[in-house]
Amino acid sequence: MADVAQLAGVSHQTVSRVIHGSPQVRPQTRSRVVAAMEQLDYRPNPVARALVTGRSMTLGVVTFDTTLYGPASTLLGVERAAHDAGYFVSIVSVRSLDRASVRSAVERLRAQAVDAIVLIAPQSSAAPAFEELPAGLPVVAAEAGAGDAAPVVRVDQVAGAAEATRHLLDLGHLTVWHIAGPQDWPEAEQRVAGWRSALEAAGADVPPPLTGDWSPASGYELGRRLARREAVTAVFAANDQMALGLLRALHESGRPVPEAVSVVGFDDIPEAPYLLPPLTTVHQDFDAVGRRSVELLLAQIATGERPPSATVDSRLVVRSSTSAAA
Amino acid sequence: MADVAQLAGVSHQTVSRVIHGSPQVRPQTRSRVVAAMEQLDYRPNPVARALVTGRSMTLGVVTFDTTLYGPASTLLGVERAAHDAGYFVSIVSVRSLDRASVRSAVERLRAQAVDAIVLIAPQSSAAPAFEELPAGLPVVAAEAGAGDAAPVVRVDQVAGAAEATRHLLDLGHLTVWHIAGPQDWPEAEQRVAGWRSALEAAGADVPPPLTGDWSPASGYELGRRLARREAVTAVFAANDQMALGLLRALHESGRPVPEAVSVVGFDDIPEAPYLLPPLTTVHQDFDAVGRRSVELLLAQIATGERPPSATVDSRLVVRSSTSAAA
DNA sequence: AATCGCCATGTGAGCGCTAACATCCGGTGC
DNA sequence: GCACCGGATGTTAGCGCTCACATGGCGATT
Repeated sequence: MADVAQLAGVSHQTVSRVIHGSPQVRPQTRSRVVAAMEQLDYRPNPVARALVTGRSMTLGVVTFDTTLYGPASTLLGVERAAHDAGYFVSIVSVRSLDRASVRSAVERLRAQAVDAIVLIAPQSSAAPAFEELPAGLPVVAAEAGAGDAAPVVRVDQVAGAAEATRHLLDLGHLTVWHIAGPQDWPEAEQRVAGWRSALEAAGADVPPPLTGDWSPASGYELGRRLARREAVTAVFAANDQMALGLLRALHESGRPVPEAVSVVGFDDIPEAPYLLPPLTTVHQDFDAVGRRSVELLLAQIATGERPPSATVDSRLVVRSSTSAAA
Repeated sequence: MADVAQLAGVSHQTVSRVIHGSPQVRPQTRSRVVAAMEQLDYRPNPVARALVTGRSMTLGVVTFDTTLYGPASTLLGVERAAHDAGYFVSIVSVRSLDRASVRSAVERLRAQAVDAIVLIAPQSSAAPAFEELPAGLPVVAAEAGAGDAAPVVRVDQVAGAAEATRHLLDLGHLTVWHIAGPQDWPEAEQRVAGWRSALEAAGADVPPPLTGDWSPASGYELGRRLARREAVTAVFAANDQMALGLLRALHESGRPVPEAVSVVGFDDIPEAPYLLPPLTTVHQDFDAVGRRSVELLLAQIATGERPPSATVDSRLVVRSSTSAAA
């Protein structure tokens, strides 16, 4: 920077002003400085800047398993939004969402002097960690059931599940069975709640939900049980992976989908349109969750006030795994 | 730091020595300093350290689409390995792998003062960008066909494809058809090469490969074409997603898998064991690719020498989509 | 013509840390 | 008893930048 200043015949402060686009610089001076910067291939040192400003222009992301479609997409949304806002993104992945892991991940990020943190923590086991977040550091929980400790951005699971259930009811099915996700996942609970409320609103029976673990294997296992019951004509699976296993179980049991049994999933993974049959499912806009999270964080950085939680809409995508009841 | 020094009755330099575990500190002094650090909840400022050392302890990752299983898993592997080595991970995602995008992503990371970069760039269009990487900054290309501009870490696609093809040949199929990935993906080309060499080594006919775009839709499309040909009894799809579409096309065409046609995929996505039928496929250890990439980078940082490229083994996983020829 | 005020620029300090060198101390050798 | 040594500690000088304030020049105001 000193070299640039010298070459342009100005002080280092003027160079700094040019970098920041300050209006207090004569165009002529500015162009001289710009020329000097180019000639020397000068680029400002962000580390030095961060040292003095105390802001690193970096957002931290704590993520669980970036291999899962949801977290991976959310991460991507966060990165894009951060990028557009001129922020860098630093990630720390944790192997499990227990309190200690989340806490140490946050500590790591804090040590790295990030300006704000997005927690992608879709498990209630992470909730205790939210209670002990460092004060003063803006945090948003994405896809999480965070209690009230931090603002949350999430897809409206209840509405999505209710819409899926209503869709099946509208097709003439007397009731809808549910393969739920693990109980320590708020998303799973909210989907159960949406399913139950739609059933109750329609005056339909509420069969006991079966609980899986999100995996195709569990969907398959529970699907075999459901396939044995003749009365089952409509099933709402809490995610597409379990729906995948369910589809297989129904197929093997000689109960064609959608002729004998209608199936709705949740997530709309990229494979969903190509399953056998193409899966009717609830689309979640994870990218929007990521973007929205960043918006909240930037607002908090700007105003210092804790932003309210936000909800992103879900949308039922009807394909071929559902049809009218016999 | 000054506060800690004062509280412990030493100089800031001694505090620094304690932080670095220098042996030049008396145990008694050390414990006094440690106590002071705890009492004040002191944590070193990494930004200040980076400013003076010139090293940020951060690895940059340029990634294409973190939603895809391969890149997402590789990213995870990188993060874990970096974490274990005490490095932070900063990511920049690019919307497309053209030269300009990759270049600007690298610039961004460089501006952020990362110590090294992993490029997850599985497309040949990224290759030109490799030629103009800043000198002196350690770079490793993961899953890439980078020419010779940077060390590459990748799964041995050729061997994997050959193994898949041999598996089908060994089952008695006269030849094996291939649904290839897009031509500008080195991985796709290498899989074609492996498939071709296995066929030639066995003296089998080499049918013209069909080219898809990795998507289930393209696998479905090409699958419908293959289903019409009675002679087709074995197909090797260049990835599991296309295999998924292929499975659907064969099913709809009344050609049962594996009875009429055997299918092998590539990648071993988490859904593979739960497709109908469970998919025989080539497993890629993306996590290992990520870890290996970090190892090479750390070696380069330590020694200053450019490390050699590395290859990670693939492994055929036989499930139920393949069986002996009729 | 003297005063004011504003725009353009410069100066100095310091962010929190590390590297290099300086200093102090008790113990050793002769 | 004195020079000498090496381990433990302190001192000083930046790293590259921004912030707060100081300065100087010139047109507008009276």
